Amino acid sequence: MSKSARWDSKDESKHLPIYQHKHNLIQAVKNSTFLVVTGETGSGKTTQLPQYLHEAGFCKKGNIGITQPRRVAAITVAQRVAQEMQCTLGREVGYQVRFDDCTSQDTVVKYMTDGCLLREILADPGLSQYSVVILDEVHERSLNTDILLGLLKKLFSSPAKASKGRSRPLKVVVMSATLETDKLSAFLGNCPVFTIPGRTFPVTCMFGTAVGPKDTESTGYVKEVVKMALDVHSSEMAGDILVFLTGQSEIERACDLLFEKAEAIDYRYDVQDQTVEGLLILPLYGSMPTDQQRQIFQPPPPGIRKCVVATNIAATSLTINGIKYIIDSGFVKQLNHNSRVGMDILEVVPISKSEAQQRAGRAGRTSAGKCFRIYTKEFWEKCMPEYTVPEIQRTSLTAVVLTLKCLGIHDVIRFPYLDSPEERFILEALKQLFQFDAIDRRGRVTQLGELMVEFPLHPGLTRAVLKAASLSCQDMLLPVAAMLSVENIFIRPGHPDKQKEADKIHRALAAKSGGMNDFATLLTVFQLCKSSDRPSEWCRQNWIHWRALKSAFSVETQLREILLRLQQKRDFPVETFDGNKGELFRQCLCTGYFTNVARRSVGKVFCTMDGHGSMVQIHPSSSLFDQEAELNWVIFHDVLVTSRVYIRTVCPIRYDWVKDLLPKLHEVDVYELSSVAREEVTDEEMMKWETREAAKRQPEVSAEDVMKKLEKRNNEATVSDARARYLQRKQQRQQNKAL
DNA sequence: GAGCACTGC
Repeated sequence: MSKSARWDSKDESKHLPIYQHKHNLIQAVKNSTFLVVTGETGSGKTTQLPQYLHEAGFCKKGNIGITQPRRVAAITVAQRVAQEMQCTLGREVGYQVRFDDCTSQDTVVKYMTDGCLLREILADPGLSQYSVVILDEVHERSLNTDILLGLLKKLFSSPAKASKGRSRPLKVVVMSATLETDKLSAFLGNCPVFTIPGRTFPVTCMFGTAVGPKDTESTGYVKEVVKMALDVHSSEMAGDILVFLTGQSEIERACDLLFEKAEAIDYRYDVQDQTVEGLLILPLYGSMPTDQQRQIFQPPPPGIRKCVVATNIAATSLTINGIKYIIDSGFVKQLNHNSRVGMDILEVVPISKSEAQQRAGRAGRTSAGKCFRIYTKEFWEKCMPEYTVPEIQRTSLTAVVLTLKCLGIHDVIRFPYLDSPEERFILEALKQLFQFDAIDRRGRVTQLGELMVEFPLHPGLTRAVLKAASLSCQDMLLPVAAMLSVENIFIRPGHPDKQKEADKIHRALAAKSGGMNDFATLLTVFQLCKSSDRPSEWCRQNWIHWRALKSAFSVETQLREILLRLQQKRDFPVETFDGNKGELFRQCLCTGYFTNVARRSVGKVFCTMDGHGSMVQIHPSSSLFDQEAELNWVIFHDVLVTSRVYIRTVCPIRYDWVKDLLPKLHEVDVYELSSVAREEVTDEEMMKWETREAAKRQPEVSAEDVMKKLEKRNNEATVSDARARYLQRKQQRQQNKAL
């Protein structure tokens, strides 16, 4: 890099809005333990503040750590700052994300993902190597950032811990867009708030007429969005369009419609001397091939207007330059955990007002823009919440609770959450951890739990991996665990002919592994691809996502390394297996999935044994779909609620294998666990409880009892709401089609 | 008889 180029980037940073506040900012950090910094995008806070603190000498006795919710952000910001500080990336300025550690002994300014810092805390709860920790993008309320906030707050509630092993107290800076800053400040002991003006252009927002308060489940918005895009194209000045929809199929349908309609337009509109001739239509969603995604960022040919039709991926993860017009459907697809039925349900819901503003803001990055909302003002007022429900309140907390417990936080209910999750979410997590033997009856982490927390996996999957390792058959389970923790690897194309072809090939792959076990199919795919000479070509031929499989390979390697490290410790469990060797794989799976057992009830319907007694069916993508014979007991990886309640990734088991485990699902008294969580039980009370528990187990709850109890129940009522909404949407879609 | 948004360790 030339000297002048260096000088330019340094000089440029002086024009950022944050520059004139440099001195005051440094003072503010010096003067208080916690500081909230707010500023809209473009203020320069993410790149400049760490540099100011570095200049002010904060790195002399510790490092500066900055967290980001996303990998790409951590990497690109670190690159930019290394450039501005005129050093090689990985020396003074570095970054650390999963699978990619670009730091060294010299690193003093470290960008990382929030998940990485959480892992570091597990090894060093006092964060002794840091002098300043900066949490960035806190307004996004990612699960890990929320946990970090609570942990840092708690660290200072016992000053001894906070100053342990350090000569100078830790400073914490929390950076957020200008939302809810009062709440953040109050949470952190009424700490000072520092506001930096942003540098964005005004965006004019307009409401539409298509979606009103009664249309919260409507999908008529696809047609409306298309109409709006064409309106913009024919009547607005030059500038690209970004459309927000909820998913792949919707996007493809919208693009098809746009193609049809756009062809009918007589190009040559003169809009204030700007000739708009054509429209370039580009879909954008996460599972799209990366090279296809790249096209989105190329500027359109002269005289052509670009119209990107995207999922929420374009709201935060990707920034497209040149966007001047936003068309907002007002909906998003969101995964919500339902603790009442113990399932995750993916559903289409209205976005929050803050999310709508975020979407609109995407039009004002380079010049003034316009945002067309297809919903009415009334919909905005009545149907859209102020803020998006934070992830911590709509996700399964099993892994998080185990992490907290391993950090010595036993009272997970009264942990300082910025927004507390519902108590039943926490109770459900405690119950599951108890069932996996990760915690004991008093809520203390067991030896097994200490091992489990090391794995970046769902605890059940970890449990199965550890069981396999103790029986020396980890080679079967590690690939499966990896395959289940990456995105879906099977491609199912939209065209009916190709769909048939893909299905046929996938069935053949299942047959190669015995044809009766979806977990085994995953193992087979993993092995076949890995041993192939040209793995990417193999994937293309077999309708497998190469990108997904590649990440499964790296996950498997990482899991293997973690396991090896743990096995070198002394107390790693070793067991012997005296059953049928051919059943070893499935029995290991049962150890992790006995919470996901279902028994055939009537015909195709199975009944879950998890205490909810949900009625489920095997998903048609499973190799067990339509297999009638000898299939009375199954375990499954997950549940999908659409037209029916489906279980996916299924494996037949023998009742004998789970017979002794099933009662464990029902002997836990969650309310007792909750008192344990609160640490309100004295030893005396505990004794009483243990006796009572012992009495309860006498006569022991048998698996048969559990079955009888569950046979009587029917969950139709509990999942019917989600299902009814789905059917309603489907009906509406068909009506729209007919029109 | 099939409807998976987006992150992260």
